[in-house]
Amino acid sequence: MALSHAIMTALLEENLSGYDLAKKFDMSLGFFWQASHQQIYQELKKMLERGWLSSDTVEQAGKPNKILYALTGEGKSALDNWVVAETKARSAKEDLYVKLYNIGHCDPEPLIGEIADRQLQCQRQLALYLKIKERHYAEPETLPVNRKGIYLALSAGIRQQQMHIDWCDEALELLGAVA
Amino acid sequence: MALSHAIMTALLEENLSGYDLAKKFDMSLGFFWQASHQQIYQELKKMLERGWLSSDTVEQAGKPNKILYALTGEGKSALDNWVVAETKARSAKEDLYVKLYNIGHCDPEPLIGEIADRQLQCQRQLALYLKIKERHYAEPETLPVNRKGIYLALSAGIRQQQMHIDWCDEALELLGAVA
DNA sequence: TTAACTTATGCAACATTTTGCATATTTTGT
DNA sequence: ACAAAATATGCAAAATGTTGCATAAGTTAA
Repeated sequence: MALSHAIMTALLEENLSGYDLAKKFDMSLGFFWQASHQQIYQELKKMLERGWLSSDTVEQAGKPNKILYALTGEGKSALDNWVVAETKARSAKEDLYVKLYNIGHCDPEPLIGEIADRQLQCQRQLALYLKIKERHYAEPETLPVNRKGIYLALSAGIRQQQMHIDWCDEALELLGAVA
Repeated sequence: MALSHAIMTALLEENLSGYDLAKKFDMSLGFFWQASHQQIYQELKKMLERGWLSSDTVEQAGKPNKILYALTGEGKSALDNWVVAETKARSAKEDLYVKLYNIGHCDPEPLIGEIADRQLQCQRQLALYLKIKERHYAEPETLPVNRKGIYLALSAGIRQQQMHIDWCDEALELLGAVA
């Protein structure tokens, strides 16, 4: 299990529709776990069958109806079990590093370009994270426990981006892209 | 495509059997792309059909026969195309960060324990990487291009581990696991 | 009024990955 | 002589994830 647990985590504090979840997975939670709306709708259906969620169709004025999902007691138990269980560290699966092994065997220019692009993306993402930190998590020690958890995830994101930006610097310099 | 390209990358410098590849994916290349032997054997078969690899059965004294695979011209072209093409950045899919969102809603102790364990694992992995760096990549600027690529992958691994260790420090302190 | 966009849900086909098992030979330790 | 471990390859089923398509209602702006 995996996506199901991320969905239940999102439902801890509020009930959401598939559409809401898809949006949430495009930010915040989605910084660390991406999922398409197709995947989410499919998973929601399975979770209903398993009894982990309950659903409630809500008619909306001025918008199509939506189906709100809520975590059941059974779902909460399954979630707790997962949180407590050991997670085997996932393989990184970073294409870029595998590509680097090829650099003596093909034209290095496109690869250098890709590293430069990647650095820009990271810088943008980092700026976003830093803004969120500044606004909502400026003083982590004073936060309630649940917000501390979210702050730590954010902090990991910040460190991750910063590290990658630094690595790109090293790579571009070593590969001669910087004079 | 993905695993197939990692396999072809491994075959750039030497011909290998499925078993050899499985071992290689447990170290070096496998630091950035993990694959089980089942997956590798299946993929090798597909790649043979596609014409990306050629195979040669080798009888061995004192060991079961093995099938050595070699990259074909067609395979090399496919690999070159992949290296040059843009890779969309993969989602991180880090369970640990998703779990953190749950920390206000369940017993935090097991999670703190998992972070501490993770830190130890990272420290071990870091020590290994540093040893490899010291032995084979002490002076990156003087390396030939293809070794520079491998060095950069290693450097990314080192930075990754170091970053994660630092983050674990922050997390353990904020969650009160350190007095 | 018509096109483009947002909200909202879903199917089907395909690709990828994981898990568990099955087989066989040879080497090494007891 | 026997058990365990390493070498070597593979199938089948299930879980997961991606891609492309389909549908529908309501909103906004030219």
